[in-house]
Amino acid sequence: MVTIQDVARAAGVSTATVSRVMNHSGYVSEKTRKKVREALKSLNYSPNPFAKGLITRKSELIGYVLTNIENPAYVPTARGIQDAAWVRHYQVLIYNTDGNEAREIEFLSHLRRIRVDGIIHDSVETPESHLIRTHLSDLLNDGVPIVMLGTPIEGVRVDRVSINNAKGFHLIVEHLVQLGHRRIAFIGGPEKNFIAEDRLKAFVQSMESFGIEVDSELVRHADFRESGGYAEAAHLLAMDRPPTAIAAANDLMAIGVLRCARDHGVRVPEELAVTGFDDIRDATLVFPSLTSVVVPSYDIGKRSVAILFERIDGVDRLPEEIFIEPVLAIRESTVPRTARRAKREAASR
Amino acid sequence: MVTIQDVARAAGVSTATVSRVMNHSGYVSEKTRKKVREALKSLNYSPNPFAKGLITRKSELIGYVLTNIENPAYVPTARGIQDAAWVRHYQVLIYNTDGNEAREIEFLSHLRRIRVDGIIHDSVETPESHLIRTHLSDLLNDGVPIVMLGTPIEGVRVDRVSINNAKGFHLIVEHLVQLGHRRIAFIGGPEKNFIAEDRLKAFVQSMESFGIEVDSELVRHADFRESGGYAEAAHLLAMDRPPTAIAAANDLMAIGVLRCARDHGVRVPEELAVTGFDDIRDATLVFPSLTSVVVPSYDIGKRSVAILFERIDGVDRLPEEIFIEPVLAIRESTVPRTARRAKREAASR
DNA sequence: TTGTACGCGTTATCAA
DNA sequence: TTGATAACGCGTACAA
Repeated sequence: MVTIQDVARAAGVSTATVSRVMNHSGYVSEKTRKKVREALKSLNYSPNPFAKGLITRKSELIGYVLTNIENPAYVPTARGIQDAAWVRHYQVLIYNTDGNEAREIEFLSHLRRIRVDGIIHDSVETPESHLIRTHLSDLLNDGVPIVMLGTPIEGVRVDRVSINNAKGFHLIVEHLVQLGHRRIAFIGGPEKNFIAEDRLKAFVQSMESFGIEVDSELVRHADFRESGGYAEAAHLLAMDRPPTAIAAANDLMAIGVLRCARDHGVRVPEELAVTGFDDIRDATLVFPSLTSVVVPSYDIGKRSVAILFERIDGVDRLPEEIFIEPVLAIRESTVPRTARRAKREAASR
Repeated sequence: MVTIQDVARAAGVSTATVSRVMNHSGYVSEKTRKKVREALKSLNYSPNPFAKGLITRKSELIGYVLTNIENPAYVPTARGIQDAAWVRHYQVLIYNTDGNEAREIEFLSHLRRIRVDGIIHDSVETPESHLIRTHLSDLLNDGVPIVMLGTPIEGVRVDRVSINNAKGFHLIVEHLVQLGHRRIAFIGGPEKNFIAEDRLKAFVQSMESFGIEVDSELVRHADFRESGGYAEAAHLLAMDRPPTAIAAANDLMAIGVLRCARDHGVRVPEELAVTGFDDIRDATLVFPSLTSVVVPSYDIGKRSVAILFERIDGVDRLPEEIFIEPVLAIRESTVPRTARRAKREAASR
């Protein structure tokens, strides 16, 4: 491998000068600069990142800790992070915890070992042990900035970007109420899960704001997965007085609800309205397409990296929390296509 | 940051001894080892990867170059790669080319700069310029092993893992023929695209093997995207003698076909059978669920890394090509649910 | 079994 | 405007 020495020799200058040309630092005469450039090119030189990192203490790497990249809700965020990072030629390391704390701890210590310049932490699980908190604190003490996306970790005060779940569910409930629904069921995530609780609270408060008391029979807990949505929908549809609408806490469960309705011969949206949350791409691919809360995940990814870079650049201010406002995408799972067309035409008149 | 010197001092030994303990190399007495272990722990030491890399010349990083991680067909592969890499505590850098050659070239030189230990190259595009080849050759000359997954690059002889498209389409055509279809349309990828051509050829040969001549009117080119599948399906369904089955070269296009059929009031599978390729998760989520060729993407990812590690470890042999045999997943888009149930029952008798 | 000292390839400081 | 050289923190050959 060609080193800076080889380039210096070829250009007939010192290594210091080559370094100056490479890093656009210090003074170099135009003539020397040209010589060096040529040597650089002809030798196809690329600086050794290890030697460089030893001095600069920057790895130009950021870590993205998430539950599982196979969950489509994460993919646009990951892509947003990658794109924003690449603007400064940073690369992103993806760590799939699968909700396993031991794994996450391994990952956090790896992140520390390899000296990432920053971390984006995005997990749906609420950790039970304090070890994760300890490791995150160690990282912070080392000066590694962290931006939180999913579940906040108790006692770790860092910048946070979060979705306004209250607003999201207000949009959902408002929409359903306008359609005449009063008996609205909710399929949430696991108990003792921060995000699940936040969305449940958001649902209940929205209902109350419309003067509807929530029937506790209609509040179900599942696992954020399609199969969980299916199972809970089956339960709800088998009730003596089944709900006329089911609001799921995420799209995957809502898709499970759709499948369950179809299997039980329940027509959507005529007999049952269904809504999701996240607006993953599948929401538009399924039939009927799913009314969902649009979370601008790609932008959230970009935004997180912007904050991370501020910290990497040494900006010093108190941790802040940014709320992202979602919007509603109305589709066939709540409003029949013909009705939507009629509505659109009425609006355009 | 604590260094090996600090640990040595704390343990009352030399840095060499600490290094020996850390790397399980050389002889260290049990007593000293214990002292060092304690110092290691109490100082919460982690070796500087830059200094280490400078010596070992290993970054413990591998690059995964693909078209776009937002395409669900890639996600399981990425996850397989990550999981297999993590077994040796390697991490994976994802590079989304978006089919843009300039971007890919930037990426390849970044990969070289940061001294990744290996590369997995997985692209649907067939590059037009020779620059990509040049960069890949540079990498190979530097001793960086490469495993190809998608489109082979002309003139770059490396290990390759590829799907047996011929087998895949044979399964599709066989299935459709058994159902009585003869007038089968094909919606492929762009012209001059390796994978698209390979799958088209696979389709044509399968058809011929069943003694069916392919009507060139029924062979369409699209872009591997849902919208492309929709548009070509619209064209096919508007023909005087429309096909009774449409085989798409990937699932996304097939899902577009399903949507188009629904919009035109064509019942699937009764009036039109539809098949995909890749078996992305959406294939089971859509309605009707999609008959598709199951490509074991996760395993392909793992397999690629296994080969990469062999090369990283210095195995010396000629480049080999591994063919992955796909299987068929029969779902509602070709066989009505009731028929499948009947069939199953008949089989179990 | 342990320690000393060199070299890995940069960047940065200081002197020229 | 340029060059010599001292770090950076580790692994390892060699000496003890």
